[in-house]
Amino acid sequence: MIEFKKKFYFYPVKAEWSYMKKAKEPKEKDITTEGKIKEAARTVFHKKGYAATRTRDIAEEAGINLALLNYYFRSKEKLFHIIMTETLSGFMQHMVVVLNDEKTTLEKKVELIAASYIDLLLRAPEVPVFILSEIRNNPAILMEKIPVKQLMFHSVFFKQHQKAVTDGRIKEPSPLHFLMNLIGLIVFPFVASPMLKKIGSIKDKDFNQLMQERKKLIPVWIKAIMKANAK
Amino acid sequence: MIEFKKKFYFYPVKAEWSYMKKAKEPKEKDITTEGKIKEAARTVFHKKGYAATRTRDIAEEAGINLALLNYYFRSKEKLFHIIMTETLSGFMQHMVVVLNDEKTTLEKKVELIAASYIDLLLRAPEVPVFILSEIRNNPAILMEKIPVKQLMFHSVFFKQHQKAVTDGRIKEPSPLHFLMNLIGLIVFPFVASPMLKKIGSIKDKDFNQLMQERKKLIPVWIKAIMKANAK
DNA sequence: TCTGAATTTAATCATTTGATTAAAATATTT
DNA sequence: AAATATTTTAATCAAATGATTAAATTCAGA
Repeated sequence: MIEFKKKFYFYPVKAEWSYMKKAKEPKEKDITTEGKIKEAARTVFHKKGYAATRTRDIAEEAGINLALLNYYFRSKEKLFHIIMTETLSGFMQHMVVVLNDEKTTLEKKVELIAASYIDLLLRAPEVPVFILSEIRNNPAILMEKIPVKQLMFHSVFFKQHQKAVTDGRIKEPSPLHFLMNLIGLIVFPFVASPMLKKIGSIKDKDFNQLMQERKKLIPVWIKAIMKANAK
Repeated sequence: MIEFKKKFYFYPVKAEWSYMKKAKEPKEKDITTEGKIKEAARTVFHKKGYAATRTRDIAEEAGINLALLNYYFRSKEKLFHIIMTETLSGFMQHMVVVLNDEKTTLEKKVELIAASYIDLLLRAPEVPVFILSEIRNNPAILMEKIPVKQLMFHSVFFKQHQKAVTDGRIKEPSPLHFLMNLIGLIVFPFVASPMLKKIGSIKDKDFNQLMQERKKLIPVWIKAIMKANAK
């Protein structure tokens, strides 16, 4: 902390530094320099990942001088941390809200999650690979920020699932299989889309069409899976 | 090409340079220096990806001098290319063979693929994220090496799927949905495993257990999906 | 064992890259 | 308008990193 002061005493004092700020919602059409840098960082980090990203890439994408990036965000790492936190929480938020809704049934939750996530992913298709590959390099990122564990096991979803199992409406008792299947069916096409587009020679428009179909199909498939009996 | 000669005229002439060699199967317990470097490169690249990997990391992992790496493989990029090619073809091979078997039914193919891929992934769980994140940075890698497209659309699997659709045994006509579902159900838990292990506080042993269960469950679920009707 | 080829090493280079500095330009306040 | 604070720039630094060189060592065959 002393080092902090020593290192930056020559900088002007500002009420609220970017790297101290709480993450805030990105959709404010921020045209301040700081906002431009953050948007550029989001774009480049999401596309290339932390290690392959050069701070110069971000500066160029933002149309600013490289020094400005360090002026506003102190370091590549701090800037990345902000982007990662926002990306992760943005991605989890939907899920957690839906999973904890008291009013909706399990079946309805599946419909809501499928539709809202597919829409979300169509807008930001690079996000899943970004998250998964960055977590590989630093699994601690997760723990650090999000208390997903209790949100999951104390969720309304979890209780509804247990109930459905005891009622016999779901044959496979593990909620983890259920979640893996649901999220997998939703997310996997997006992480595999570069392969799909090559292998299946799918154009972007066709891919979108397929994903639109899956909004309806996944809930149907999940219901079929629920009833399926392995024995 | 002239530059090539000029740059390396001082190197001893060798019959077959590593970077010229065809990819060969990795399981030969290669204890030559060249083999050690390749094994180390595979380990480090798979774990950290191209951009985050330092050639010094590979050298250290292999227990050799950094210069040796360049002596045997010319450059980081060439070494990476070898690893990527081997990894990709190793990953596709299983699939292509099974999909083109004349003797097995569609249902049997699903069982075979689920079981063999889950076993494969339990041995090399980092491979899917490695492939997917590297393809993101360079989608051309795929095209370059593997003629998957025709292998897919002229496969026995593809014809069997079409037949099953016209026979009414499969409700959703798109073979792409079928493949996305199958591969997604198999692969997704592995790419998401760091999250699962945090969120679900799953130990490695529990994860293995879950994956063993999925060998049996996925074929059952896929059959249920086949019968499920959206209308 | 001798000789040339193959392998390995230590030292070093050149470039890239994240970060910093000090000064210039711009905006804000008095 | 003058003074002060904030933002932006160009120049530069230091460390990291991929690559190269030349010399030393080991190995294979005559």
